Amino acid sequence: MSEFIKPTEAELEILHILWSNGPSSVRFVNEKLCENREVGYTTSLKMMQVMHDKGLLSRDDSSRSHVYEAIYRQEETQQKLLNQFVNTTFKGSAMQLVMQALGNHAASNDELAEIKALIEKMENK
Amino acid sequence: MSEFIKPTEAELEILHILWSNGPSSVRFVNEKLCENREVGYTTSLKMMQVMHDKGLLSRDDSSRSHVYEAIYRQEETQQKLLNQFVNTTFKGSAMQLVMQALGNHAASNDELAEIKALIEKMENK
DNA sequence: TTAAAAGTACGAAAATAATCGTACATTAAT
DNA sequence: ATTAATGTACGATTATTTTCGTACTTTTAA
Repeated sequence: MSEFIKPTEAELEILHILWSNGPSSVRFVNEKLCENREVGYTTSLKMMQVMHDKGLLSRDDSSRSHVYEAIYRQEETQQKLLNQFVNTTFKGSAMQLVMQALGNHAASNDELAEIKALIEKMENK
Repeated sequence: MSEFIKPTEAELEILHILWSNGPSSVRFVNEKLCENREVGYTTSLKMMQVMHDKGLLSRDDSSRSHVYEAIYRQEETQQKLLNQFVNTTFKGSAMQLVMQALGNHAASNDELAEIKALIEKMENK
């Protein structure tokens, strides 16, 4: 039973950068982070070192500038965070969450059709 | 612009108890918490005092045993937490969240029908 | 009427998360 | 060859969250 290591909010920001851009150096990640807010270089470095220790990132240190990569896929991580969120905030009622999410975010007809298709598929099994 | 005070996970547990049971004493909340895990009485007390300071709970201290109550309604709080969660974990894509939530939690036909009804209503406007 | 029980107040410790400074090593440019 | 630039390592600090001990007060029951 491999234990799910819940990334913190700051760690999640780094994961998003790695998921979008693939394996990256600390320098690159730090620059991306700085597009939103001031982050010291060594802060990003330490952060990623901690994430490596936690088993969230793998590291290629064959060249001087180490290259980090997310170990777990985006969908997998989001799924687990979603489960936790449903449990803590919605007491396990995923349907309640879906209704609220649907009701409060504008959706295009295409998107709605997509959801309807998914529902049909679920009904037929 | 009233600022949203994000309750922590432990605070959320207390909020759920107050939402379900209405205004309650520290003793009552502590006993509910202890149904899941060991929590010292003064821990619950301090927690609720902090939440009162933060503006999450109101307090009636007219009798010796103070009675606390959630200031914000459950739906309102869940909505705001959901928005934050969508932004941090799903980069703002509520549809992606809905699809994942639907795809990974079993739903009864009644529930699916309910969602379909909501979608129809959204399409017609 | 006094001792136990039940309550609040509040400082502080423990745990976790986030930030950064400083030391030191390697590479690149002058 | 020196110096500036760029990199890692890592201890320490700050902030936040969670937990609890101790002091003190009020109520209740023996």
